[in-house]
Amino acid sequence: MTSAATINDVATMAGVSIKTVSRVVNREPNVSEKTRERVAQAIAQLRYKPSLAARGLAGGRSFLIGLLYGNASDSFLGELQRGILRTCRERHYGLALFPVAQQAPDLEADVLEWIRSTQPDGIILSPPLSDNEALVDALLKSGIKFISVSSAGTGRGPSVHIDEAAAAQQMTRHLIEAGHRRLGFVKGPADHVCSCLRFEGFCAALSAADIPFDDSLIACGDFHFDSGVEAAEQLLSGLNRPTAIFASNDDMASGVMHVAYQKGLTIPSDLAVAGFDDTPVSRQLWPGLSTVRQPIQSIGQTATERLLADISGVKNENSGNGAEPKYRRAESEILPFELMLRASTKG
Amino acid sequence: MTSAATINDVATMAGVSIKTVSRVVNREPNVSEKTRERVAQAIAQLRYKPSLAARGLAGGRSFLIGLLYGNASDSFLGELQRGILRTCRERHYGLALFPVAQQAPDLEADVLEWIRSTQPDGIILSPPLSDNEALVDALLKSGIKFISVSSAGTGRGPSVHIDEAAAAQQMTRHLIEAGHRRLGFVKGPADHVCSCLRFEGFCAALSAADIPFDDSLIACGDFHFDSGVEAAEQLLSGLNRPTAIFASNDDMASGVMHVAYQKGLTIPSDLAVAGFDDTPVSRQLWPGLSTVRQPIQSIGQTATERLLADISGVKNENSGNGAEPKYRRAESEILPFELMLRASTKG
DNA sequence: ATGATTATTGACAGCGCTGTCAATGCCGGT
DNA sequence: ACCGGCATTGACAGCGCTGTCAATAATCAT
Repeated sequence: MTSAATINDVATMAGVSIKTVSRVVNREPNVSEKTRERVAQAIAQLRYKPSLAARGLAGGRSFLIGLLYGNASDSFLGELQRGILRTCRERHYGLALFPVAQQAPDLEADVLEWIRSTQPDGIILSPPLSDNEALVDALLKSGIKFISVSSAGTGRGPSVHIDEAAAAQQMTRHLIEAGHRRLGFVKGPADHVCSCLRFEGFCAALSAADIPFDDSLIACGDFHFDSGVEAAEQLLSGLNRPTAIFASNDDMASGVMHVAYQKGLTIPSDLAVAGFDDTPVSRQLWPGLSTVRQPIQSIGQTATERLLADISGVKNENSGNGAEPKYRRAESEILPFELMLRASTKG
Repeated sequence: MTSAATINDVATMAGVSIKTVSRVVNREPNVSEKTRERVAQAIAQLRYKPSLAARGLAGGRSFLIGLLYGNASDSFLGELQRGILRTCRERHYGLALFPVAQQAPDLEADVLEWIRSTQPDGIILSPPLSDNEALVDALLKSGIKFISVSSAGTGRGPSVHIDEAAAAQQMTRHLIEAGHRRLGFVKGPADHVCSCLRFEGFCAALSAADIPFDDSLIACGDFHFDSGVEAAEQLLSGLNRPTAIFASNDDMASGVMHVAYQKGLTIPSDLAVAGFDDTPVSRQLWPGLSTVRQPIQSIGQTATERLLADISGVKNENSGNGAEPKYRRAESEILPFELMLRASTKG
């Protein structure tokens, strides 16, 4: 049996040189279809996996991509990692995690230091880090390739995300169509771009339905359960309480539901509740929470693919003229969302 | 300014061979104090950081530890990763993730291949992989260091976990003390050792309280929400329904609560519900779910520390006699759990 | 058919480091 | 002074892979 299949074994088996195997592994051009096929077969048969260390040493790359994240929720991170890892695995890349303390004063320095020591070939930025201008600036200046997920960020640098505003607007319209006129909204933290977009979508739906905006129906939260509780206590304490509350994420929505129960309200007949993110908890709550589903796994996958393309693009790029390297386009890719309508809004 | 200071630069600067620099970097013996000092200074001055890739290639070590996991829940993995990363970071180790398809027929081969290509210096096994005898055997035979978390596994190989049986027993006792006599139980998947232990704890508490065991009050699940729903439908459909249900994890407990609501039962007055794991959802449910909290982060941290100790232990170990290498002790460390009593059992 | 291109392939030299082993310097004992 | 023995050091050969570049095969224009 022996555990080690090296590039040599593959080359021997396929009857080619190791360099050709290397070409196949790296998807390089100029390999005939026939040869590629033969090599691919040998690779599969020997279950050959290239050694990251050797590739890194020889190629000057680390074959590592870094994932930077703050205090995002576990389910978000889990899904995201799944998506990223799927692409990483098929492209033989490794993933290096870097959880940062968002509130660290020298966040950029921390990140830069980590980049220097880990040497990832590219970086994926998860929210809210993608919204941190100083960080994005530092990254841009350092020249490292990066991409933001699930947030358009400040517009500089590429990203993969959904149309948050449209999603929020659509969910709000759903509420309005169910007959609600007094709609409460729980905002997310102000420094998240997506918080703002979700709020904008909410407002847009309101004005589209000619419902006047009522400031007393807006509360602020920080995306955590407890803040949802506080927000709901505020929104539901007045006499003229809303008949529906749209919280800008599921955790806060579950907080709203908690308070509703405490106050003896029945969901959805006394109060409809909607969330955002389709975290697992939204199914587990009673009644099931209507929410917006982002394809987080696909987002991670797509972002990784684009990042890797960007990385390998560099190689073929500098072969051309000696002109100034053109500034990388800050293209962003928008993936579709989906409304998950459950019992919490079915009134 | 140039970015890269290699071992050569350091060697030149210190006026020694690169091998000596290597010795200093690796804290190897047999370097005179004077030389060591000189080299250390050069290293500091040049801000030299050894290349992980090169060290890995040449030395067979990677300064990476691997985390193997199956379809564990995101919150579990998130917590675990946090704990592991904390230790990793301070010891300058990296973390490589390897999500495996549990049902893959050639799981061991997959894992071995991954080990070969990634070359982690040690591996952390999260449940239920730690319970997979074939896998543990393969790992044992391959000689790689590993440690299981949150599961005693099959008893071979070290592990860090809580006393699952005692925890389940204590939670059951809590239910009994609240006056319940007809206690339902939702088992986890049979191939998880911890499922069995939790069930054993439940049974032990029953017999300690002289409550006869009633097979019709036991249902089987697979740790997922839907299976909790099914189990509850089964348990709550009979005439003589239980007054309390203890599900062996939180997700299934939330399924039980769902069914209870559907049937118009009030929790906890009509039915008390308890879970296991203290996942975030247990707080968010209404009413709050009583559950058992494992210190997952600490488990991850402790496991990593022990794994690293084990790894560095090897180097100094084989310097001794030429006798047979003694079989590594399968020491396991038991961390304390905590009962989180919330409203779902407060009758 | 012939030379000119272009596509395909392989030989070879490292990447930065560590393991091995031989070389050197230094100690005490006689 | 001479020798064994140990502490210290360096020369050298890779680790498994990629980049470079030259060699060969295939294709095209004339």
